[in-house]
This record gives sequence, structure tokens and C-alpha cells, in this order.
Amino acid sequence: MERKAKHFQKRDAILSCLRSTDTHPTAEWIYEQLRLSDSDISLATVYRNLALFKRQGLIQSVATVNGSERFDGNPNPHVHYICTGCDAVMDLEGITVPQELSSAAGQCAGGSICGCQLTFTGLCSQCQA
Amino acid sequence: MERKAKHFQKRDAILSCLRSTDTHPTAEWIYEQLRLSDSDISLATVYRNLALFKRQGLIQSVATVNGSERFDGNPNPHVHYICTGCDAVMDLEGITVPQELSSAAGQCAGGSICGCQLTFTGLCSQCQA
DNA sequence: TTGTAAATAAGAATTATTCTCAAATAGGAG
DNA sequence: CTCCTATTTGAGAATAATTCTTATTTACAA
Repeated sequence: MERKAKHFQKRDAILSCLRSTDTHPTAEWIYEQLRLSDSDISLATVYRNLALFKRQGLIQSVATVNGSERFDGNPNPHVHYICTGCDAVMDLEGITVPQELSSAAGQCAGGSICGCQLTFTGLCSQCQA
Repeated sequence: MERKAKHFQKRDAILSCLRSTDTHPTAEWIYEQLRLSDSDISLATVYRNLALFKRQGLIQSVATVNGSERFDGNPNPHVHYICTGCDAVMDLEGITVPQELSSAAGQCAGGSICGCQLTFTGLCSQCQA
């Protein structure tokens, strides 16, 4: 128990930070958050562990918005909405990509399908005003 | 006629280069292509004009693959397939996002929908072998 | 012609991300 | 408990993609 708790201190902090928000943050944002409680953390550690989590399928990256990669602590495929005004990335709950689409895509591509991303863009309610 | 042809020489070349391929290339690739016939072109010009085209809605960017933005000369929304093995970006013809999904998304987001991207990932037939 | 505004080349500057390497740390073996 | 080894980390250098700056060129209009 304790061995893990100590050995993966930063790693665990990064993952729970990402899981505790629904803002789909950048690596930089996570770094800034963690620095509030732990001044001794490196940006490289954040990037390093995010890449690891992605390889392990614990998280996913949603998109690159304005040059920065946006991460999602929820690895399950779901639909996103990106505001072109304020760069907010939001989940669209309750909308799913029909299974028919995925299987049609597999046939059409002639290869395996291992991921699917549906993303809408537009102006969020705030930015429309 | 000629005024435009001369004034927007590079600009037009960039747009037709992008329109002439279905590989969804990077800015760098377009630059290399154009250099074959026109040694006097700058990478900055390619980036500048691609950004302009995007603002004008003449082209779209599909995704950021391996750190590089991939462009599509076809601005109409359509479905893409990205091979995680070779980074190829392909069109999936004949598959479309149902209208119901878009309108559901608009309601759910509480904002306007002005774009939609559906992207599947997996290994292409080549990379599976 | 000559002036003006847009387009460009070249390379510097910036930004996000990855790499390098030495130091710290945990857990296991003795 | 102490030494050994493998992993994790911080710090900053290095890299890669993209954008910016500036002087130059160009097209067109007056």
C-alpha cells in the first residue's frame, strides 16, 4: 500500500487532478494546479505521465485546441463540443455515435477500428452573447 | 484576370496543391511539393495562406497527428480515418453524421453548431499486415 | 510615374512538447 | 539495518511546429 503511495506520488496526483475536472485541461493547466499544493513538481513529469496514461488507456486526448493538446480523464468514447470563442472543451452527455456508423467505418476503411471521436464546434452560450 | 493570376501566384498554388491531393497533408508537405516547381517559396507563406483559407472556410483542418496539423482541401464536413501505424489520414466516403445527432448536439450544448468532425482511428490494411 | 496597400521571403522568435542526465527514492536482498 | 538496483523525478536543454517581424517586391490606381 504505502510503497505505491510514495513511489507514485506525483503520478497519482496528476491522474487524480485530471479526473477531478471536466474542463479537459492542457498539461500546463494540470501543472499549475498541482503547483498550488506541491511546489516541487516539474512540467516534464506532467507530460511524461500523461503520455504514459494515454498509452495505458487510462485517459485520452480530445483535440489540439489553439496549439495545445487537451486531455480527458474519461477514456471512454464520448462526444465533445469545442467553443471556437473561448476554447472551452465540453462533454455532450447523452449523445452517442450509433453502432452502425462504427461498423460501416470499419468496412469502408478496410482496417480495424479502435477509436472514434465525434466533435462539434460552435460558440457556447456565453460567447454568443 | 492577369492581375489576380500574378498577385496571388503563391496563394493559388498553395490552394490547388492542397486540392490536388487526398493525403490530408501537413504544411511542410505542401511546401516541399511547391518547391519542386518553384524554388522561391517560403514555408511562412504556406502557413500564412493556409490560415487565411481556413478563416475563409475554403479548407479545414482535420486533426493534429503526431504534432502536425493536417489539412483538407474539401471544406465540407465528412468522416475521416486515421491510421495509428503510419499516420495516414483518409476520407471515409459514404458515411455521414446523421442530422439528428447534430441537432441533438446543438440542444445539448446550448449554443450554435458550426462544425462537426467524426474521426475513426485504427490500423489501416497495410499496417495490419 | 509614383504612391499605396497587399503579398512575400527569410529568418528570428515563440510555444508546446520531448529529451537528457544527474539526483532522489523505494523496495528487495543480504 | 545497509547496500543494490530500478524507477521516478526536477531542471533545464533541445527539438519541432508554428507565428511574427521586417525589408522587399508587386499590382494596381491616381
